[in-house]
Amino acid sequence: MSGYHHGDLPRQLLAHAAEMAAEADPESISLRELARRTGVSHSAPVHHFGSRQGLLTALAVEGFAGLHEALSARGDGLSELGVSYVTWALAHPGHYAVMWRPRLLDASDEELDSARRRLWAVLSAAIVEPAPDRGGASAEAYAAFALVHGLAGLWLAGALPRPEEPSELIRQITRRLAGASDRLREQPW
Amino acid sequence: MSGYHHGDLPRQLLAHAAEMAAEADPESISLRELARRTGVSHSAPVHHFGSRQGLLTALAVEGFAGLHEALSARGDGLSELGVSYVTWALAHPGHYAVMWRPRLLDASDEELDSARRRLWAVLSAAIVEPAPDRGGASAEAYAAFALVHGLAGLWLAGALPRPEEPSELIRQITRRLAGASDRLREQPW
DNA sequence: CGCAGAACTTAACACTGTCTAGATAGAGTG
DNA sequence: CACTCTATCTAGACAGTGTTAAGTTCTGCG
Repeated sequence: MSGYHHGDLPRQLLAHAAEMAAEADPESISLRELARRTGVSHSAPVHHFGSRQGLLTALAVEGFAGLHEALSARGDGLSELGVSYVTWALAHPGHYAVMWRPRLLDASDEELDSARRRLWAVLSAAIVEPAPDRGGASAEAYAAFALVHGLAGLWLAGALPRPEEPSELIRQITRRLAGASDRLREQPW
Repeated sequence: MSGYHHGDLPRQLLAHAAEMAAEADPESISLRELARRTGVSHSAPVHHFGSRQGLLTALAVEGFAGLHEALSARGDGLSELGVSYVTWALAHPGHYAVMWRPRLLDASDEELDSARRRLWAVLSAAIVEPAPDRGGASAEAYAAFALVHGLAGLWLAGALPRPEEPSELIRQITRRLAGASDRLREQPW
């Protein structure tokens, strides 16, 4: 307990950063406040992450990996995938708030790129597969992604009231869009 | 041209603020940089808007009014309303980026409240009307709003590639969701 | 043991938002 | 026309921020 060589400072910093982003916006993450919460000097965070942007990028990488893990487990239809997506976002507001805002992130970061790619693979496979007709596939993909992202964003921003147990509502919402596609697969719901 | 009594400083400040928010994020709006661009002292903006939050709130009010005007003109079906919604958002990125983020705004501002209410009235009328069956109405409303907001947000954030003329793609996307509702009204598309 | 390098601290810089006090100009009143 | 009143804007100061540079402390490896 010497002050130097903390052990796993990066992980602790990321955890506190996620907390701070969850409390308000990701822009409210202050490196100095973060250092204060973690009990280190104000420049310890920049030593590990290079800059504020680096910290946010690391947060996004963690987020992409977590969401990828949450989604790749389940494979029961597009609408259920949407439910899992939104549920994860609501459970990890600090991470999610940063993931789809590339202007906040370091575009040259390779970890970010590959983590995002891995998530993309799961999403696009689930979206394109049940709607294999060409032409409509792109619009279908945009619509599905926009729906879940918009729902998560509105709730996380506090722009819409959210029930304390939203999963059933999420299911109804995603089925509005995915119903047609899921039915194409002759999969009963 | 004396420096004092500029004339319509508030309007100019809002215009430049919208520019700055459009260039990056609304969080990148700096009152001092804004003052520099407008050619006034660093505390002129706070005199007019009270604080940074007040400036963003005024920007949101302007945005709600503009979007309200853009939407209340047209009444040809839910999917076309969605097209107009997203088109307006893409044309006014600085305003839109601030409108649905109440944490950035002054919740006690009455102008904000009424401007938002006016837009809500137009939106909910258009969404609820074509889907009058109870129970599904709420999910339908969430889905429609989430779809257009998510689409606008993803494009504005730069998270998804956007064609230079996106209106036809927007139309295809909104029809994915609104098709069923519009068809309920026996309205051909 | 000793030393190379990683982990962390301290100090400084320019920048930010906000507060206070002061200067200026235009409008309304006598 | 003179005079005050008030809104508009400026100037200065303060604490807080991200970043950079230099210094300190520890760990592990030869």
